[in-house]
Amino acid sequence: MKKIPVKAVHPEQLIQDAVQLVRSYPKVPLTVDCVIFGFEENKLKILLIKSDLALYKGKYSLLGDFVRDNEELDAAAYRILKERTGMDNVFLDQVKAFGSPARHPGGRVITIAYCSLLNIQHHALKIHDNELNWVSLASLKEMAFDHKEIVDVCYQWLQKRIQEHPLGFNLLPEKFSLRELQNLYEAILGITLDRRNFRKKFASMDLLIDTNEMEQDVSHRPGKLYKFNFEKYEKSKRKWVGIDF
Amino acid sequence: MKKIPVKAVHPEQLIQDAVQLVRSYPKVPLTVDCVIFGFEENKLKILLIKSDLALYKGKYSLLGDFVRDNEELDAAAYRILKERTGMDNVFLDQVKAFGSPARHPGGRVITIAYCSLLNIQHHALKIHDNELNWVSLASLKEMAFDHKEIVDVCYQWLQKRIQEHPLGFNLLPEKFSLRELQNLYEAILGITLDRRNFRKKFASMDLLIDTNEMEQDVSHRPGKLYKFNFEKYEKSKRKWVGIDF
DNA sequence: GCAAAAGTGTTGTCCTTACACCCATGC
DNA sequence: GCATGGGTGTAAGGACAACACTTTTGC
Repeated sequence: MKKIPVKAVHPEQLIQDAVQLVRSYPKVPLTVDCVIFGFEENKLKILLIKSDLALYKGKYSLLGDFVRDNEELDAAAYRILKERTGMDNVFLDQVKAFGSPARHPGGRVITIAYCSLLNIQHHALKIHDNELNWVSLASLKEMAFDHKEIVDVCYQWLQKRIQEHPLGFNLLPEKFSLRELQNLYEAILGITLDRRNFRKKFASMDLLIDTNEMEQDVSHRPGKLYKFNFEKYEKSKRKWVGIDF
Repeated sequence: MKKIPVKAVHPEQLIQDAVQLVRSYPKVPLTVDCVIFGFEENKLKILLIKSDLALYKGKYSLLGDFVRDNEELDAAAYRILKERTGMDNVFLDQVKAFGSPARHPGGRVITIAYCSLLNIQHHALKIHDNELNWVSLASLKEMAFDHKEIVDVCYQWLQKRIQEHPLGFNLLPEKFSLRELQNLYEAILGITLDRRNFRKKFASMDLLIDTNEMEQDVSHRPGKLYKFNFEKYEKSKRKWVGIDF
């Protein structure tokens, strides 16, 4: 390794006052927006409100809020989930930051998009301010701000992630049939899957617990109900699996 | 679908003045930090400077800067790359936002981490302020701020991405031997690969162009030199490839 | 008994892995 | 001629994809 003459950092050039340095930076408003996925009627849905900005009257908007002073980003996202759905202990993951200068009509606002997956049945919505409701992803066209773009990015993120990790179980009831599970995968990936191969796949993973219960109130032969074995699934990262460009 | 009584958004409640709304949000300083990967001497390296904060004297720091007013996040990252390396048209991807309240000693600063891959040979570093230099990832222990955590996240991101997309070519010279390519993958993934299978794999992908040139100045049988066929690689997203938990 | 979905195995193909020998060049 | 890495093929095993019939339940 050849030595290159460098301009070193001399002690007298060091910045002593970090607070003053940070004070000199431009500041921007920072928000968190949650893309909350649910699954109902064999459709992937998102929890949305109607925008309360006159400019976006009638348009759907993500659940978001500004990040408070001294609040972790993740904590802000969990707070929004808790405030809106009453749930904690839900799946949550940061997806991407959006910061186009013109993405908000009120001036520049940076937002960090979070994805959350939750089971619609597990709780009735307690609050219905701003027409909070589950909206089918397929029917979702226009949205306020750049929220449609954020939803698209999160949906692609979900499609990818669900093939690598068993996220889907967060969207289902504790006990579910294999048909429900397959419907979920088909809805998220937008494809149809072979039933036998699908069942074989999950059987071979050995991550489903047979509850010895059956579906109730179905107008056909009832299927077995399973639980996901969260304990057994202690993440095993994949190694060299080839390059699937 | 059952109808639920909702608190609707009434026209008189709509917010007319978006600017005023945004003005009421708390504001935070926003920076971009670039994790710039390079490959040299069969080692994965990162382009770093020495921190100029007295608190972190002698410690390595990522290349970062605050995001300017009306500057896109991506643009800020490209600007930093350009200022520090003189290069544009390099690979760049947003990885994650870091926003712990205490991550910066001067007060809360949000940073968006970007990953960049570039070929060390393609340019000599023009500027050596703050001892700008390539540092081997393996030897990197302590860093200023939470930059080690950021590096770790970006490295994991790289390991994953390089198995799904042909990113590695950004780290190599335009013309390279298969051995160099394999060394790169082995260095990034931290594993050894079977030479025959590795070559078969890339041969079957049919994305390498034989330049009909050979290595020069090697003390053994010279290998063929290839170029990556960027044109042919118009991304083909993978479909249902099973669930590899 | 009919509709609707549950449940179940086999086969062919492809991909991945493991593995060993000769070749070209510099010294 | 020796050291170093270049270059090549094959066989076995595992994963995936395609495919049809019988069973159970509600009505």
